[in-house]
Amino acid sequence: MKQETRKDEIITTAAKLFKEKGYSAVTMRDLATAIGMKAASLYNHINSKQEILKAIIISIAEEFTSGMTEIINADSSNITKLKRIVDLHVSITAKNTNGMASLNNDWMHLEDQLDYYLLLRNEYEANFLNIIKQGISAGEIKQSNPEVIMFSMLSTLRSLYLWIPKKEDLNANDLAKSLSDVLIDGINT
Amino acid sequence: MKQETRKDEIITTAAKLFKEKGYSAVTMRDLATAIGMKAASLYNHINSKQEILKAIIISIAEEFTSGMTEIINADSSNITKLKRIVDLHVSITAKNTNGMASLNNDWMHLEDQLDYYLLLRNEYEANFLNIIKQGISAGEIKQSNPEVIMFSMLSTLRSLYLWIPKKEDLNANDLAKSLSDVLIDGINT
DNA sequence: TCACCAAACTAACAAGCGTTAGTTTGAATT
DNA sequence: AATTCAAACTAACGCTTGTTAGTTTGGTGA
Repeated sequence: MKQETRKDEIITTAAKLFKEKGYSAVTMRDLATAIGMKAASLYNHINSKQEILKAIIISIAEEFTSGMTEIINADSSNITKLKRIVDLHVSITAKNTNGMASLNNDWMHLEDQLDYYLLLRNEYEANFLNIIKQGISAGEIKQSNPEVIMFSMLSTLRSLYLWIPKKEDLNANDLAKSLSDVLIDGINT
Repeated sequence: MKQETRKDEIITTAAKLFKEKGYSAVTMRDLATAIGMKAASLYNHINSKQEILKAIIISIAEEFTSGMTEIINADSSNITKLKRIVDLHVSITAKNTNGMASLNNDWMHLEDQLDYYLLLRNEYEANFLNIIKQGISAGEIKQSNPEVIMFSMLSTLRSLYLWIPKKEDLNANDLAKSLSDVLIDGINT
């Protein structure tokens, strides 16, 4: 029953502009013009520019946290868990590419919520790393530096927001499958 | 015989600040304070804020272009070429992590040099993709989507600037080796 | 028909922006 | 001791920033 409100439109449009130029380079006048109103009118719907950034980033960060919680509690192999992490990133990013850009590039401009964001991110990375380490112990994953593995996977997954929009032909499932192949099985014949 | 001039110090310090907050969020007063002078004094050494950004980004972009030219002209297997691309990224990034952050995150704020930057980047990616495609044709590389492979490698390599500074213990050669292993051979046992 | 109110508007604010003009300083050269 | 000059300074500029105050508008329910 929830419909697209004006506030939602402001946040969605802001995310698009933040993706193109970054939070600091987008002015409230830019945002208002993109929507078709005057800057002062935005304040009938939102309290501050900062609140918009928070609305974009925190909800996505929490989505990642709850997704990760499901994965670590599942009874599956560590390789399967990694593949589910790939799915998680693909599906969240496909749903909101512009928001993912802000999460990746503008998190440092969070004010009140910065510590909370960093907490969620650190927990996420610790869980990710644990899965890799357990996979190595269990002999499912090649004996190599677990941090290099996580770094490599996470870098790719965090860049998805740049890539998904230009490859609309590829649907989310196919993309997740290709990515898992490349990230987990490597490219060597 | 070339020594660190004041101009170099401004550019180096700017790169560090740009990495932390992005080009738009760093003011000339921030930059001056970080160096220990007043904002107006910066203009004894540089002509504009924009000129600083250009000095940071364009020189690195040209380094990548010349590195890539060497690689594609070499008489080696495509897998070897990919490994040399990994080396290229690791060595350029290790030499100037802050500059790499600007190149990755602030290129869109280039004004006069934006088209030139995009030209170099497009050529670079086209060359990269060609190596992968030739590797697949030659049977050196697994039959899979070449763009997914490039995307995955390039995402990781572009994120190195975030990672190298926290892993000083790992030297550039070891890092390049680990990365090549993970990116090319995969993680599966 | 009229009162109401969300949501637009105009106008303006103080603060901060990149940059310029003109001045002072202090070390090196004559 | 006097001259020079790069490189710092102070002061200020015109403009843009996020935001607030107060007003107008146009549709909805009584």
